[in-house]
Amino acid sequence: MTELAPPRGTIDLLPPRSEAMLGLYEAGHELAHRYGFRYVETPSFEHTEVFERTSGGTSDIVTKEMYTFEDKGGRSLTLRPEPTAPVMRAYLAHRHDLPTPFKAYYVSANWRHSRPQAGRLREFRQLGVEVIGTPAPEADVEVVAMADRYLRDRGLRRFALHLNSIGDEACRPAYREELVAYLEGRRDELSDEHGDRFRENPLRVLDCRDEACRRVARDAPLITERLCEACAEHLAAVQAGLRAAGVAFQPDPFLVRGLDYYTRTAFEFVSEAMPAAQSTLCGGGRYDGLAEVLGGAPTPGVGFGLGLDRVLYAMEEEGVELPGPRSVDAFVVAVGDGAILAARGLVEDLRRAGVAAEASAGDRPLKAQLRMADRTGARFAVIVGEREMAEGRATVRRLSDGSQEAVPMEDVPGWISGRA
RNA sequence: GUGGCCGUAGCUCAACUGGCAGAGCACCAGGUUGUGGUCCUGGGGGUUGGGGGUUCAAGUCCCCUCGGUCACCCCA
Repeated sequence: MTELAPPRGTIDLLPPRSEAMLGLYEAGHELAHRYGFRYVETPSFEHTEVFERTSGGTSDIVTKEMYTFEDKGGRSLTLRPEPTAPVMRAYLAHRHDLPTPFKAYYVSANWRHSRPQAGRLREFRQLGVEVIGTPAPEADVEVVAMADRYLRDRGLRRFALHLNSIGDEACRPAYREELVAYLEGRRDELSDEHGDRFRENPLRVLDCRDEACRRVARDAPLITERLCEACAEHLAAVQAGLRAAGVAFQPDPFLVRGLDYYTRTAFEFVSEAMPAAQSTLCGGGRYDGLAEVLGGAPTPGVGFGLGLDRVLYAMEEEGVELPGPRSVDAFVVAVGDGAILAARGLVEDLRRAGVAAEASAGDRPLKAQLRMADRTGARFAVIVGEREMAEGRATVRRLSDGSQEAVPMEDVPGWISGRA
């Protein structure tokens, strides 16, 4: 049993859950198209430096969560722990062939070696978008609006959008100093493990759930009151745009982001239906500093990552109807060995005519075959036996009510496609 | 990576203070000769996550390990 189980933190997605996930993928493709995003794929692994440089050397991702390995040429490679840096890398490598701004989206897996729990996997699937090449607040609005639309269209209601700005190089350093000074003054109120953290990243104290941290954070200077002119205007424009777009949000001056390359806009969609530790359905923001860290020309960008495993989990928690399996229209049943080939010909005719059809192997009793037909959810069972072959007409049975009629073999595909 | 709780059939669970591993659902087959979803009858399924220990005897107690889960860290 253990040896057949998938590796820790990974899951086998099987029907019907796999089909629900497929529905999430398809909805993502459809919506991204509706918002004018273009599909991209980047490699599942990158040179390790791509993530080391962009995520920040002290970040959790780099220090303990990366799946890093050496290839046979001695290169250090890492399984993509987050998608934004690779997409930016790819953009910088090919920007002369791409439109500006470049609106990219992807549906792909990421890998992080953290301790797994429900909604927190080592291999997890994400729908993400990036608008690269424009600092305009409209881009931020577009990105946030699409994430909101995606979650709402899935039927989710119990979530909130938290929005903040974390400033930029013009105003964040001064704010950071002020915050550090403030925290130093109240250092003794924080426990050791939490108190030490602000040296690494003082902003982190603000969104900490620890009781003492929250008390200290409550009176801390707020970034939103220290933003430079440009950042303040940007934030105001994003908020105005969201209101115009009909997207409800909640200003949250305590929201910060973990990765170093974020600037200005930061946002999170948080589910109220899930345990706190896995409640972030979608996170994103602006990363105007990322391109330079990668060694490229200054290139602004904004995007989000939306956790599909968590969305599926949240849908289950909220009791929302999941995308279901698409059942076939017809299930062909062969009665007796003599009918197996006729049934085979018929099922292929149906498929050629565009009808989703299945046939049983014909090696089981009629009763069992009809049971199979029932379980596939097919609308019609097409019965082919010696009688039918003698008459040249198949028995088409409507599974919803058991009514049935004889249809000439060659007319069956047309008969069913006309009713499917 | 740190800590708590949990691990019995495919699923949900039962088995008094150690004493022969069970039920429901699901699955399969029958209920006469070609008709599913209801009903009745029967059947297959388990190294009680794995390994070691204590004991006459371990699903039950102890240790290790694997996995799940919750919290922390962090985030999707």
